[in-house]
Amino acid sequence: MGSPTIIDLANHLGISKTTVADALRGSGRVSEETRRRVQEAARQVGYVSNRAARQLRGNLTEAIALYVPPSVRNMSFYMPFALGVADQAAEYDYDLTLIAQRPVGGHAWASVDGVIVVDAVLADPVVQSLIRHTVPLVTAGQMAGFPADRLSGTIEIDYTKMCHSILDEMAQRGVTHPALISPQPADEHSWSRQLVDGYHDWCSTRNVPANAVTLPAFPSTTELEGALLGAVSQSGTDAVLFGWQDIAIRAEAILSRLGFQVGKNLQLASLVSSQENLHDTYVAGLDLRPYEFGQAASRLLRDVIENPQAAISRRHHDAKITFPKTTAASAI
Amino acid sequence: MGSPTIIDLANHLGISKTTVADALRGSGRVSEETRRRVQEAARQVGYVSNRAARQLRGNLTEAIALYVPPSVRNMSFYMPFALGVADQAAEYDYDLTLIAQRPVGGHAWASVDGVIVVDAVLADPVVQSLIRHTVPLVTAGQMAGFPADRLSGTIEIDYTKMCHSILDEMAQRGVTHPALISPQPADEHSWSRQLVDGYHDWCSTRNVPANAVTLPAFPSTTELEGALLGAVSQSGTDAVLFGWQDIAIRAEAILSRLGFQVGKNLQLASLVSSQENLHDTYVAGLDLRPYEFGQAASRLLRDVIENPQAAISRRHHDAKITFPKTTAASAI
DNA sequence: CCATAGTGCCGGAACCTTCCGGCATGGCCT
DNA sequence: AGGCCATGCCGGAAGGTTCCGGCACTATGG
Repeated sequence: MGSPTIIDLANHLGISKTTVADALRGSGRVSEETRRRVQEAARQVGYVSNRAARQLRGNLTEAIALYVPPSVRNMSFYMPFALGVADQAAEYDYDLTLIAQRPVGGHAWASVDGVIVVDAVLADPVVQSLIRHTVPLVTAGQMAGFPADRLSGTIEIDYTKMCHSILDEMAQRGVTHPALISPQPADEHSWSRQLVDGYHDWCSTRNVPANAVTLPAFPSTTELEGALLGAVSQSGTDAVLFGWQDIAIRAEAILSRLGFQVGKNLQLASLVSSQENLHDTYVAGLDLRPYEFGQAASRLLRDVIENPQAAISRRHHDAKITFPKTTAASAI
Repeated sequence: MGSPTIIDLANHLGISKTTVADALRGSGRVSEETRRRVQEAARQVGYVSNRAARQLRGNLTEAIALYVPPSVRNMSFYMPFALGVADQAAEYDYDLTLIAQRPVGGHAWASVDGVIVVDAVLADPVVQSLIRHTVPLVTAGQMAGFPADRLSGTIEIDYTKMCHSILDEMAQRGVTHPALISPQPADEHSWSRQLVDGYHDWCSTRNVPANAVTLPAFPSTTELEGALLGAVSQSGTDAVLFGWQDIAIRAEAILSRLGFQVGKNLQLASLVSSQENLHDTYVAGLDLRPYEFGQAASRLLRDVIENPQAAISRRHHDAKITFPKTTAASAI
């Protein structure tokens, strides 16, 4: 027996199933009176329209999928991103399914209305397999070499702009010679490279000597210390911008061990996946707002699904700058 | 005209849809010869069985859902956990859908075969709403006060055992007086409390004075420094165990600033969501293996779905201990 | 008073799969 | 030869929804 159907409702009210359906979804011609009665009855018995039947009939799935590549698995950025996607999708009555490494039932992603791929590389077999399908596909974060005819939209963070914003902001606070410490770019899509470009760009417009160092993504404390010493040894260096949040926090401790007064004679700033992760340190944050990023990606995909034949749509997501111990904060 | 159906296949082969269906899913009676022909043809045209139709007919959804409460959003633990769930679910041909804060279509989670709730508290409105539904429900991580009749299974990390294991291991390496620094337990399910219990338990069996400090989850550097000084000031303290990974890494730097030789006269260890996150520090890790945890939770739910009337099943997930700079590592 | 349009409601088909019962055919046993 | 079973295949119904076309009835305009 299971949950009540539209037919149960119709029998109960002594009207036809068509009328019930029309009343509930606002289609067809139904008198206001009948509509009210039907809606009331539906609420009473807790009627919920059978999803599978709707899908079967309508030939759509009311679901989107998200692919997070395994390589970025344990970065804290992606969970809030995913939840942002899910929450926004729910707003549109879409479910979010997480794409696994191996296809479900031999061919999982045939059964969604669209796919979001975040920070993946083209070589990823899952990405390859997604490309071969025909559902609308949106990437979050840059993905070099993506075949244009299979891409429906992109949303990314404008690292150049972001870099300029935070460095300008720091300059206004007295910084003259910021250094950059960033992770070695692992693959072709890497934001790390864009960050470095943005930094050099800023340095040249400001006519300041560039001082950029790269490090392995997971440096030992000795390595980190070495890089820090290298960066601050350059004459005049009065600030360091970091590419990852956890490194920045470690650096704060190391630098104060080395005698620097972080926040006073040395300013620190870092990309962060959430302001909270900076704890209560003296590090300025460039909050990437992953949750909102996810929401925006979800909106983009939705727009693409609604309007499939439109041109590829490119959007940007804005980070948010926060300085510690002051109320100064501005969105770029 | 979308993708080919079983009927297209039947027409094409000049046989009945029933035979095609039987051939593909191994039911009914079909000659080996026919089965081969059908399978070959299916592969040729890229036939994929319509999910909605299967669901409608079979009254099941082939999907499970995961709820990650927003409060833990930006801990790096949960993404690998979720991916573990998804990958394992895929193994069983289940999709994983991420539960949003707000119900999809007014009543999302009616359309899954089971739900995993991870580290949530009973008071969470989404949890409340999930409880009201009748799908099998499994919790990962302890959830106090959960109505037993609505719970189908639990999998959690045995913090007491884990605590003993790592402390024993450290003791074998010469540690005699370990201190504990853990986050203030935020809610009733908190692993943090279990960790403290495990620690005290170990201390009393070993007859060692307990030396446990709690800190806010996101302490400032000053707070952290204060706590560290407090902990190591106790006479004989030669090791510190931490409840969160990022704190441990910060602490390493702070402690060496304070003149301690981490890894030599002071040992550090920490719970981590992944070994990788410890970078290459001198901190020993208690890797919670979130990906494998997710897989195990997925397996548990699957077992529960297959066997609904069984008694509540309780399982444990094992962490893995790793010491830096040595090859010594053992699973507990 | 007839033609026309509008309103409120309804039956039936379609979406694609699974599954139950049934129908030939052919072989075996007695 | 007659009964029985196994084999290979098939038709039809069901599952819950949406949507097209249609029917009866009322109101309006000429």
